Amino acid sequence: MRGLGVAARYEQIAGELRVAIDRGDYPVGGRLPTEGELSERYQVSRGTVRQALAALVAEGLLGSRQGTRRVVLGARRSQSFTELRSFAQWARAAGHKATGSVVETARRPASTEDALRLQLPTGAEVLYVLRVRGLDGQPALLERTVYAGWIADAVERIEPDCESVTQRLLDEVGVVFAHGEHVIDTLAAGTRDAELLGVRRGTPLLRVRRVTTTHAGRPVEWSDDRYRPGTVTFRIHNSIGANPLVRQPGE
Amino acid sequence: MRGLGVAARYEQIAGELRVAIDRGDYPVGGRLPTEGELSERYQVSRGTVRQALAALVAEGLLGSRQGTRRVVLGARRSQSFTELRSFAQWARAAGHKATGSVVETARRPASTEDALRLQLPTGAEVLYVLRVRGLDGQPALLERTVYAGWIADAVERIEPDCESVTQRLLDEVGVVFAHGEHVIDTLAAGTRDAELLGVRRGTPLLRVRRVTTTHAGRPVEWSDDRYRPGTVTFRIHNSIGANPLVRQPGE
DNA sequence: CCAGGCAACTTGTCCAAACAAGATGCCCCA
DNA sequence: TGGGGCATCTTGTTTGGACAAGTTGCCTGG
Repeated sequence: MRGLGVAARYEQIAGELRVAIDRGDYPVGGRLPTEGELSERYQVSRGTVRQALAALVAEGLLGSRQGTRRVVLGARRSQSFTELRSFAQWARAAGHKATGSVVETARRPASTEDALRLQLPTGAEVLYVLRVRGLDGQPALLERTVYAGWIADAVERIEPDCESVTQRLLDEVGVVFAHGEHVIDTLAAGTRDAELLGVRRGTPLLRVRRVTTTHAGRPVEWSDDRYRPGTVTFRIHNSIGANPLVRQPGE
Repeated sequence: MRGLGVAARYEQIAGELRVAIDRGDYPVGGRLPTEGELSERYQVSRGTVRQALAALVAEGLLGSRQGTRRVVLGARRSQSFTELRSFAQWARAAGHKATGSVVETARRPASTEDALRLQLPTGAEVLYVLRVRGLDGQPALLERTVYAGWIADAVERIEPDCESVTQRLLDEVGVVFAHGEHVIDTLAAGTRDAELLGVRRGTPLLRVRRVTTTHAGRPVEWSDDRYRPGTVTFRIHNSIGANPLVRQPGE
């Protein structure tokens, strides 16, 4: 039905609508055409149109409500999952210049915390990497990442300035990063943190702890990222009933 | 097809599966029955089962991948951002006791920032409320909320110790809080903040700025919430498919 | 014994159709 | 003039069917 690399029809339609909204064809606050009109325009069934629209609703681009046409809520909001994982890719996409240097790297037995988060037996080998990352020339982020042992070899083989670690791991080991669980809080910079980020001790830092897993829920890495205040913020969009629903299927 | 207050069939099924997973019927790491089995068990079509499963995948409870049965990723992820809930509702659901007191309230003309966030003309009247909220007896949160003028009367009629302002506004004015946009960063406690929260000046605070809108994208209120460190963290689940969390450059 | 390929299984995509239910404006009647 | 009710429009829910595409294990041939 679909050739290689060709997105599903509903993805194409979602993409076209995204572009049209960005371009202003459907102004913010305005209303989208009805499902019927769209399905005729794109020559697909109403179900396929609904899949496309459901994706945009999940992104927060559209508001949806039974009885009236969908509302355009705003311009593009969502980034790809990859962009959230990769600081370098995110920065480039946002038009900033990212720098980065590895401060420390070590193979070591998993601590209790490592074992817990990566679902490994205590003492299993893990790869620890400490990086300082900069944004537009200023240190912005301290990144402590722990990779599970079964992927450590592949990670070490990758050159440090590789743009997309994700892509490389997919190509070489076939690992897909599919889920991320993020916990956000704040803490005061300790001596080491302060030194590496070039701030005073006690400066508030934004901390994001993240566990990334495969499709099957197998943890691949976990990371403790500490952001210098003012450099980066996080944004969350939610809505009641914004589930990326898949319609029209059947048995 | 559905009586009043009766959820859609796929919602019911999603609910039953959620409970079953919590109960351990489908152990974490294990696999769910096939769509076919579930559709037979619940006597619905495969499409309806798929809608239920899609909701659980979006919540991060399940992993999904073409070709194999769905994987149970974890038990209920409490307090994520997937639901749009007030502090009081959240606290109660999490088994904590929330307290709250209004420190200050005023009607005033909209500042530039108010006007921008609430999409009002500068100078339009808004209602400003400063609350201190506690969790299990300790001050946890400083909440500065600005309500749009068109809803200010209804808000003022609500008694200060009302548990859920959200619910009351729905009942009385029919206003639905449908979308939330949250921006998270950190800052040091100022003199006033420190005093009200009972912490030392300079303590790192987690700040969440939030704009809540109706279905149609009309802003209802915006709020600047500052959390005492250690009392609350935020958890967000992302996946290829649904990215409620994004990163953005600071100012 | 191992590798390649095939078959069975399972999820993903798409279509066509029907009815339920919320929203909205218009018209008519009091 | 004002309000209630109805017609109409639009999205929400559900069904049934068909085929594509990814996964996995078995089985066969070298």
